[in-house]
Amino acid sequence: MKEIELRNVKGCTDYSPREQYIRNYISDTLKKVFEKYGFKPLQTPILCYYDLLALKYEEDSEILNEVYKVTDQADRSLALRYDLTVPFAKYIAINQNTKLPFKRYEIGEVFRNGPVKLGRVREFIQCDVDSVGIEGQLVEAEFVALYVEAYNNLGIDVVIKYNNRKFLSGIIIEAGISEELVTETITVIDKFEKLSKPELEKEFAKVGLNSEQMEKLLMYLNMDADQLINIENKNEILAEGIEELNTLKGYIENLGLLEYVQFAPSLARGQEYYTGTVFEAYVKDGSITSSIGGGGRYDKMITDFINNGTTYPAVGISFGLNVIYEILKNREEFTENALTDIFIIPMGTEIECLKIAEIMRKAGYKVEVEMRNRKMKKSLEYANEENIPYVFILGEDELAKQTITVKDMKAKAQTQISTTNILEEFNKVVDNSKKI
RNA sequence: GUGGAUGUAGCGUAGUGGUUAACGCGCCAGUUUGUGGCACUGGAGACCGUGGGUUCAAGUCCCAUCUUCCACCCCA
Repeated sequence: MKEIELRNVKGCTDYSPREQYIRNYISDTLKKVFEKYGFKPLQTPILCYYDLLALKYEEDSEILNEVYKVTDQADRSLALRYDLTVPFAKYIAINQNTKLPFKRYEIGEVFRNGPVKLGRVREFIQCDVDSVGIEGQLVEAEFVALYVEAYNNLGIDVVIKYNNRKFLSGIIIEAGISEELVTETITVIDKFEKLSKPELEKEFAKVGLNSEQMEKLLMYLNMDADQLINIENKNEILAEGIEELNTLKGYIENLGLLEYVQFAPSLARGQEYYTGTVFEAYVKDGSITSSIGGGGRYDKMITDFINNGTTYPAVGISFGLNVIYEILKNREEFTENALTDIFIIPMGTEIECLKIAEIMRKAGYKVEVEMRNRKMKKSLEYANEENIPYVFILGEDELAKQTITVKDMKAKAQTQISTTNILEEFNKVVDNSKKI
């Protein structure tokens, strides 16, 4: 065999059992919430035609530079998907008989050949929930409820910041900024919270705004929700945006979720395709500054993608699995928990132990059996290290008496229980140790 | 992509031109043979990222290359 250096491709990671356990916990928790809200699982291929991914973007756009291109044996030009939204749109396009509204979720790997840094890798998991076919703010309100419940189930206190792209476009026009500069201006507005005022003005100047325009814009950005309603002589798009913001706020209030949300007039999100409400979720205590989830309404993207005359209004949000992992990983419940419930040590009684293991497994316990005939000391050390709470020991003595020794590792206590009704007896032991 | 830093046992580090490269954690074995966390004793493990160069002598200096990390850009 040729000698090669053993390492992972840049930006790709191995996840150890402990790490993957937590990651699975996160995606399992999310899945349950998604399904509770009526979203159905949809699975799409990772490998797809390059042209499909390129369809949505211009030839030399940044995102296309980050697409991994591959070829098959017939030299077809393929690519690894870089998000879950395009495959979703493709699915709708192929299955045009899909009944609307259509609600799906997908948790899967995507790939981006971009810079690697803390919290940014090249192979990562996206958790997307999308609803297509519904206009108005009801979907948005339900997504807020979903966000709150999902993060709540993960034990994370969250604040959902929201804004509206029509509102943003509206105030930009109101400030007298020309139409062509809207997108670029929004990109700068997105940095509002991060930059100081002089830095911000420098960025605005770069886009081409004069000081009068800047001032007007900043005035709007510093308003709160109540002040906005009272703006007079607003242009059509601004009026629409404010109307939507108000409707959404009303729904959120009615649902009793007002304490979880916060209107953020400078929130824009990077993606160009958002057309209405946008969301971003943050940890309440601010211990993590980057967002832990985000999304919004994109009424045009699928419509333009399919281009068959039907409109496909859509809202989607996603959860940052990686950053959620960073929040959870140091919690005691994950560092101290046992991946195995019972460890069985045979003393020349391997087959009998396997039988007992099967009984315990059928009852739902996670059971491991020592199979390398290691010394008792070694076996116990292993169980101790793995935080396995109970160890069974089966030797000739026990076998003769039709019993098994049960060791409570935490309490450092052991008893012998009968093997004829082992489940019942073991449950008694567990109950007893709980009392203490 | 541009700029800056980095690389020494599994991990974290020491070692700024001179014997056999050091320490902590981890690992393995043992402290009387069916009983864990502690302690003690012993042991294995490094072509010092890779390739070239300078020198009597290189982990140490020089060059190249790769890796990883940080900033800018962009984003999940």
